Amino acid sequence: MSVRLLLADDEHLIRGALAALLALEDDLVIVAEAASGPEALAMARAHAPDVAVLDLQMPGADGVKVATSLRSELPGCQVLIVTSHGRPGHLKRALEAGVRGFVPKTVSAQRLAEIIRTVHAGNRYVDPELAADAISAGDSPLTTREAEVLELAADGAPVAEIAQRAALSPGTVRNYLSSAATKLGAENRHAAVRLARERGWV
Amino acid sequence: MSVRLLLADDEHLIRGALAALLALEDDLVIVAEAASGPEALAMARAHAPDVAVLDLQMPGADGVKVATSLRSELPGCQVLIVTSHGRPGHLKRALEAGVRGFVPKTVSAQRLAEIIRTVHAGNRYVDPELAADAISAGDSPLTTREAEVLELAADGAPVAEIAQRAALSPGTVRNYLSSAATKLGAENRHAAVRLARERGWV
DNA sequence: GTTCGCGACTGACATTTGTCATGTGGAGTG
DNA sequence: CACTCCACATGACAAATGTCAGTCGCGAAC
Repeated sequence: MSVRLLLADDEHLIRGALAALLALEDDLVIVAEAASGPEALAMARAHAPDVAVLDLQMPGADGVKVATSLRSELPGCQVLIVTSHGRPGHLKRALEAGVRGFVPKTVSAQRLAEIIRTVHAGNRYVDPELAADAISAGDSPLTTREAEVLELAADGAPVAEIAQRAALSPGTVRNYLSSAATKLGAENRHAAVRLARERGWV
Repeated sequence: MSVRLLLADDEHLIRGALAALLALEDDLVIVAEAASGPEALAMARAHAPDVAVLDLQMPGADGVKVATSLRSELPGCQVLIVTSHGRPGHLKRALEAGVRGFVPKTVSAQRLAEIIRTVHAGNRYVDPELAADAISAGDSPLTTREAEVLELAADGAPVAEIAQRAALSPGTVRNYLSSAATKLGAENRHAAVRLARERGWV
């Protein structure tokens, strides 16, 4: 009884290589491949795989978004997320989206195959190191608005512009920015943006 | 007569998968693998490969830095850079460092194998799309100091700190930042940093 | 060999920020 | 009901930042 897989990653080289390696395992069979979020969704609908192995960063819709859609459309399909940059916040979001596994690309193919089986069996698997990071990073201390404003500040826009886009008074924006920076222990809002990004809080 | 390869990528999964795929080609043989810049250098010294396939982003020293060192230490070893995010400026830097090939990870393994042979034969290969981007992005309009200061400003440090680290007066720093922002068409230095990053000018 | 353009560099000034004190009203909890 | 937390707002002051006008030295152009 083999496990039917969907493989999604925008990097052809990696997807192909991965497909080849996983195909070597007798009990794993790749039924579909995709290079973007929407494509992954379409492929999943068409082939109803047992396990979907998704890259976190893909054009169109990221792995977590795809996982959310899959959850409702194909409840029988388990999702395993693979990523290069393991930001703590992403792991949390992924878990909330019903993802069953979360691993960095630093694991070996052998190990990945085992994890696919684990996930297929209905168990969860989260990389221990990422889990430790996520726990030590904790939850985001930012309130909804703070995070919202911080996000608008992400591309270096001046306060006035942020205020307009958020339909807030400039003073309020400054306050949110200031309190967000304080909570994150950052010197200024730009450093705060960086930190929040690193921790996956934006 | 087979081509002896060094494979360097910090993502074990990808490196392993790639190794397996390239090993399928009769004329390619992987003599060494590395997971970081320094390790790649050490491996190259120990095994003197014909072609070094390097990931652009690696811990320790990036692909371009490794290529530079390799150039002088092992002139017979051709360098091929593989990358996920093809920023125009990186291509330029890579070429200046004597790299013979530059491809995105979106190519297929089959294609990569061909490119490895091309590079081994002494020819150059640059992905056409990346080349087009690099040409359309053009050269950096920033002067040496402007780029230098902009880089120091990258993590959101206040002007005073940048001034110290660059051994400049705060006023001068502000001017460089200001002129850099103007040249890049940015509202402020933070947006400028983002733009310069995107174009690979920092 | 003077003129011109340009990059390195500086200080002064106006604007944009970060910070703080303070206030209102609503939602949730004990 | 009192208490707390959050969203939202204002005004004022200090610090950081952006902008400008201008100096100096150097290599290229004429």
